[in-house]
Amino acid sequence: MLEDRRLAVLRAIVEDYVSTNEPVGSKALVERHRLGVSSATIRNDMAALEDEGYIAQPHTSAGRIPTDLGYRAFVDRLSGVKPMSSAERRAISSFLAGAVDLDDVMSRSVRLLAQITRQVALVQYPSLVQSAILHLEIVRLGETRALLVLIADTGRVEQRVVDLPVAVGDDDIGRIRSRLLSATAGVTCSELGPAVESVPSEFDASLRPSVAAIIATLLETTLDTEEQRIVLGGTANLARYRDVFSANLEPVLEALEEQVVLLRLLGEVSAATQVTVMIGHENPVEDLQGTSLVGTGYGRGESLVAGVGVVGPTRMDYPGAMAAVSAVAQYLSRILDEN
Amino acid sequence: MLEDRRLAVLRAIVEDYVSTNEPVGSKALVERHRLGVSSATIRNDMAALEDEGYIAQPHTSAGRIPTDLGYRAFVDRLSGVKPMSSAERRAISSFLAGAVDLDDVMSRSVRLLAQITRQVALVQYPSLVQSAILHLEIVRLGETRALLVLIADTGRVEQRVVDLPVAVGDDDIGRIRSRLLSATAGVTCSELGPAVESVPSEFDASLRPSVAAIIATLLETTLDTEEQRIVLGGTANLARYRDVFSANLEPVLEALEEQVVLLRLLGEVSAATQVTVMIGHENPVEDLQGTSLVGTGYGRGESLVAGVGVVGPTRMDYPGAMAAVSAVAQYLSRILDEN
DNA sequence: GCTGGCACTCCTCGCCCCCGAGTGCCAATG
DNA sequence: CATTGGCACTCGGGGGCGAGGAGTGCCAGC
Repeated sequence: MLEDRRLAVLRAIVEDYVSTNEPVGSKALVERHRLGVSSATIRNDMAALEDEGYIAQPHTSAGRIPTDLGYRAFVDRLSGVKPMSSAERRAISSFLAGAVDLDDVMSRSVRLLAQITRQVALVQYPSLVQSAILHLEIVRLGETRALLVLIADTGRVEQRVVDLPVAVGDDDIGRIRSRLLSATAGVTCSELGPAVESVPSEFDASLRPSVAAIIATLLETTLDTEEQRIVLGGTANLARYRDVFSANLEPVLEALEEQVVLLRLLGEVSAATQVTVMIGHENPVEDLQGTSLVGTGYGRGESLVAGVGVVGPTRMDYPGAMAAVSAVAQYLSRILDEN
Repeated sequence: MLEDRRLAVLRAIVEDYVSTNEPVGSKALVERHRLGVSSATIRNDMAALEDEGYIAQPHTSAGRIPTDLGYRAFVDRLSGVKPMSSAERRAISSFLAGAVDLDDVMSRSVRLLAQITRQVALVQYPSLVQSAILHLEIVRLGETRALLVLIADTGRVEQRVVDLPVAVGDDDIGRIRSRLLSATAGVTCSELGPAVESVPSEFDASLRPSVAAIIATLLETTLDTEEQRIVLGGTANLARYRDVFSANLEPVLEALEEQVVLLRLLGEVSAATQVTVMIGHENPVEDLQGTSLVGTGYGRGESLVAGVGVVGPTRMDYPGAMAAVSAVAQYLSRILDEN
């Protein structure tokens, strides 16, 4: 009973603080929530919660604000995922359905998520490593240059310029193309190496270096450290929390411009189908330890191919963000399934 | 002589204000620049400059700051383009040379430009309308779905999913593909319509709707309002000018997230090879009228295919920004020429 | 264990006043 | 007539001060 009430108090503090952005005091708490006890009792509970590290005072004689640990407890034990209204779900669905290609799906998703959550949104392109090759194209750009275009079954299209060691004619390019096509069609990118290994040896010695160069580029394109792409949107929303980031919006914006950083972020949360939350200092990126990350993985059926999430101040509407992230991830998964 | 000195004073005010971000007074001016006259004289000149609208005082008993008109005069009449050091040019060149494809060129350029100017950088993809088709690919995704991939001679690769009205077999797709390929190879996108007009009629009645659907998508992809893409970078740099944008960083960030807005911006400056500057209120986008835009067009030889530029506070190092924008545009043009 | 009461803390806000940078004007000068 | 030194004036910024008030911790009583 006592424990229950303490948790209820913590929840109330988190909710009030998130909505008002002001330290919440015992009196206001008693007024806004039907806790059934006096403010003095709440004060005792608050003192206990503070001892346990869930809340803190910015200064004596101010109300309490949740600590990272407090938010953590709130997320883990107090908040269900707020279900989205069916109208919202329909809006998401119809907005994403209008997309004309994968790029469009990604950019629509990120805009949508940013708009719903009013936070910064991240959406990762489906990983090539997890995809199979649907088609390969080699287009001759000149005597010694060709453009390699790779189309994955997730709808992803990657291009790469290949510098050929010797001049290669149009018909030779055609032969290389159809041979590579047959060798790779349907092959998962991660297993590409063995699948094409023996291909150069099938060609004349004079063509072999060129074929090898093309294959090298192909493998490079599907290398897992290189191939990841993340789109970002809604950075304007950060500016609305100037108070939180006080003077230093800059490092946060800078961190968000680094692909590597974004990958690290989404890497942490995209391994599971359930929504994962990283709060404040739990965040692996130093410059973002004043922010929280709500994210999850998405993919076709059981295999997750990428992540999606939002970044915002620790003072965030977690249930809402979790619901939105989860919904968008579901729709992304569905779209991938349809292909 | 008198006129000359007044202009020198204006230049000094602009330079000092840009570097210190503080209203500049007559005394400081006399100390920092060898103007050869007393502060009282400068005061007279300043009063005249103020009458003419080139400078203003934030409040009585403060120094002067340049107005938009003042910056305009500075840019038009007082500042040459600051030449970049050869080390800088080499840095740019080597940084861009490492790019593996057009996407990479674009993202490297925007990062580079943002870094050099310490402003927000914009780089537009080469316009499809101005490009010729190098290759077309149609990949079957399912009974009634195909992926259309368009490769332009600028290195641009665009993809689009086509929903086919009826099921089409693999070999039919192949036939459509090779016919479209021959009809479009080398054709400029803007002239695509006439080039493919008669193609559907060459096919059986059963295939005709599908061919028409593919062609419709192709034309849609190259529609000039749809096909433009702009990449943005260095938004973190905006946060460093919090003082300028005082409370309202948000609308600026929001405006910069809108493709349409960015297109309008670059559209204004990308029509010429020389660098164009739009200062403050000259800016066509309302939310950006507190900012300046420095931009130019780039392209192959004489035909400009896209724009590049930076956005920053009106209090900006114009000579430096102009030099950087111009240099990056030149390198982009050169890279396009090489293809 | 809960409650009302109470003393205490300390932040916030408004107020005032001083300081000084910077100005405009004026009379003198070459 | 442009330039200059001198001078009075303006006004924003910052520091100090004090009242107000929200919120706390503690205690004694139930």
